[in-house]
Amino acid sequence: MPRRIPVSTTRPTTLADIARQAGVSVMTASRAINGSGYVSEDARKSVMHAVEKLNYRPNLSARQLKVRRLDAIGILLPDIANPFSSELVNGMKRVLDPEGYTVFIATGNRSTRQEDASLQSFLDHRVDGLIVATRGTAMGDKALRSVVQQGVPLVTIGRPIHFRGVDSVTANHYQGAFDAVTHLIRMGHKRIGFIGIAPAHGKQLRRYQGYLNALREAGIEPREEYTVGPTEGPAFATQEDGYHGMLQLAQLHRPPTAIFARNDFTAIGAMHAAHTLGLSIPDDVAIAGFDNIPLAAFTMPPLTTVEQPIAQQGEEAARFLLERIRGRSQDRTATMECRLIVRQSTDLRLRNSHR
Amino acid sequence: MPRRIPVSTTRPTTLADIARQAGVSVMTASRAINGSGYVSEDARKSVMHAVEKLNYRPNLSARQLKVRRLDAIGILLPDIANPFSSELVNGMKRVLDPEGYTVFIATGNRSTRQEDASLQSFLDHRVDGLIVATRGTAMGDKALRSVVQQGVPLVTIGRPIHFRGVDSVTANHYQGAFDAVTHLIRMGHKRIGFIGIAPAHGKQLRRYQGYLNALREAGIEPREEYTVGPTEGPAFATQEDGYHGMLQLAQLHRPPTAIFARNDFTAIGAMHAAHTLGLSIPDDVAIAGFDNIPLAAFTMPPLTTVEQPIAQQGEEAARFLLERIRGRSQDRTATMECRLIVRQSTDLRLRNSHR
DNA sequence: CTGTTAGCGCATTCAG
DNA sequence: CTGAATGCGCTAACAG
Repeated sequence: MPRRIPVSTTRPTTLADIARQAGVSVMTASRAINGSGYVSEDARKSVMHAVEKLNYRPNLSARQLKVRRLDAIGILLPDIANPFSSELVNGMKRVLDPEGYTVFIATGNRSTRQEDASLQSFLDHRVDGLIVATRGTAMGDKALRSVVQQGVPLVTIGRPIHFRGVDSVTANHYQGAFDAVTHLIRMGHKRIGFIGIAPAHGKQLRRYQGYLNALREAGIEPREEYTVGPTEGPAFATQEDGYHGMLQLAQLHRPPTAIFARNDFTAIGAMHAAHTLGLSIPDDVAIAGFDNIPLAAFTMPPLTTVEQPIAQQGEEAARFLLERIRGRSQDRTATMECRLIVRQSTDLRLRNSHR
Repeated sequence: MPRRIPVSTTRPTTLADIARQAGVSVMTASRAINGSGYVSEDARKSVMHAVEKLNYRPNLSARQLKVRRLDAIGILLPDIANPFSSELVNGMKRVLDPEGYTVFIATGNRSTRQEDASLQSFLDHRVDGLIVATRGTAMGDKALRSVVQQGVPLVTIGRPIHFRGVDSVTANHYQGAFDAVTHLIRMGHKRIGFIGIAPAHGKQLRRYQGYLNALREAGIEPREEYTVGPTEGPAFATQEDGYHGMLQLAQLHRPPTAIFARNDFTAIGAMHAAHTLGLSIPDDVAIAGFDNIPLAAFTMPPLTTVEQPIAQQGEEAARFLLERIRGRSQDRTATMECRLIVRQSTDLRLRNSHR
């Protein structure tokens, strides 16, 4: 770690400054400011006046050293480029803010190394609790286990956890995918492709399992050549993946008549490829996505997709975390249901709709 | 602020624990761990061993109390739902990480109140510096001014600043918009609409000024009815705004033959409306956006747009901040050039391209 | 109601 | 090379 130079020459005002200015003891000033213990109206007033005048703000590091509480929660996100992260944070803040907790966000940028670094940083700052929404990896799990062992309250989102001491909330991705694919089958499709992951890596992907089982329950045996996608780890699938996946599937002898894409970005890439190939949607190929990103209602045609209750997951995770912080020790898990939203990319009969 | 209950029962290991375990004084342990001062190889080894064994991590709050430095930077973002925020953070981390700084992110959620709260929280935690990328508002400016007065190094991004003591970096939105509209004019358009802001609120919007001046320089007098958009403050314009804006413009007696949208989301909404109205793009109406979000290359047809160097802005801001932290006191400003990317939404002759 | 004492965990003195 | 004393800013605990 490189050398550093002192930050600032002007020291912020301290409680002692306030006490001096207000003509009371440091302790009285503290009490007045925190509203703890009894303080005479006179003393309170002059303290508050000094606070205003000197623009005083408590040094939270000092306070934390004493009370062993930072009143801050760390949130570890896979990245911040998508509406998912945003909604999640909104949900959390909705319950954390009123309780006086500050929320700090860090991202792992889909790199395990960065993820660990961010996590460690939160721990070093002694946050009061952690909400982790990054995708599961072996290395990540090890780090999380150590978090729990250190007694730091932890809640995960959208990530199956294999040890105790953790709460977790997730959406039922399996069911959502199952519903979407069942919808495609009901629309008459029998050859249904999946874009978003290489077949060999699909074991862990619940969306993919939902796809497979929907087919099987309908008596359709999944065909391996109908599954295309990135091979490198369980990464996020992008528009590019969708685009190239669609091109690849279209080259098959008997190409799929419907596509279930791992997420909306992938679906949009696939739609684009379909247009490029002169295929009309949904007549030549129906396409469904997952996540219901805001843009999904604005593609041409509007995209059938699965909506997961994102903000609610954030809220529930935050509630779980608060309970943990307050002493609950049993593990809790919440699974939220997803909702299929049918639009014209799979069903032409529908009216043009943005909902 | 509500009552809280102690966070954890198991105290993290402290330097004293390490010293005891290693059989040295606290000071020697500190020196060994921080690599400061002379420590015998023996002592160093046994300290390091104790660190491993007890899983020691320095308490940063305690350290910060002493050295008055947190080695952390606060980043205030308007929201985290878009690729812009993400790239910005990537750029910053690229320069801040190697210097040993941790980056914490907070969002204002496009609400001045939340923005102030997040800012205050960073200050209360005594971060070493602040990068603010939220949109400018009067109230926000007041808060920032006070930040500067407190001697906290501050850099803003994409936000004109009207007082001294601050560095700022921004893209040349004016020029980018000017180029885009000039391109539309060169493509033969004379009736060009702007979607994304109400005319009365456009004074502060450089993208809008670029639009106006490009028209004027080409000898085209801007027509007020060709500008449509949200009236409530200088908010972010969405797909919905684009959709409704396009519908509105299409109802005019002589509707525009080309649209310059405030950003890509707005442009995509406008494209959707055009499709709905049975207008073909770019034959009936050409559409250009701004930002070059990843999806812009995947719309139908691919969207002409303006790219701003986002990561570079993040990097430059971080560099400025480091210099400030290290003592530079002159103000610096950087303006980055934007780049027009012409795709089929304005020029059919182009090949289908994702670049 | 108010002040004094003590100590949170660490690093900067200053003596060995 | 090492250690003891000191204090960063704040608050819990105990006297007044």
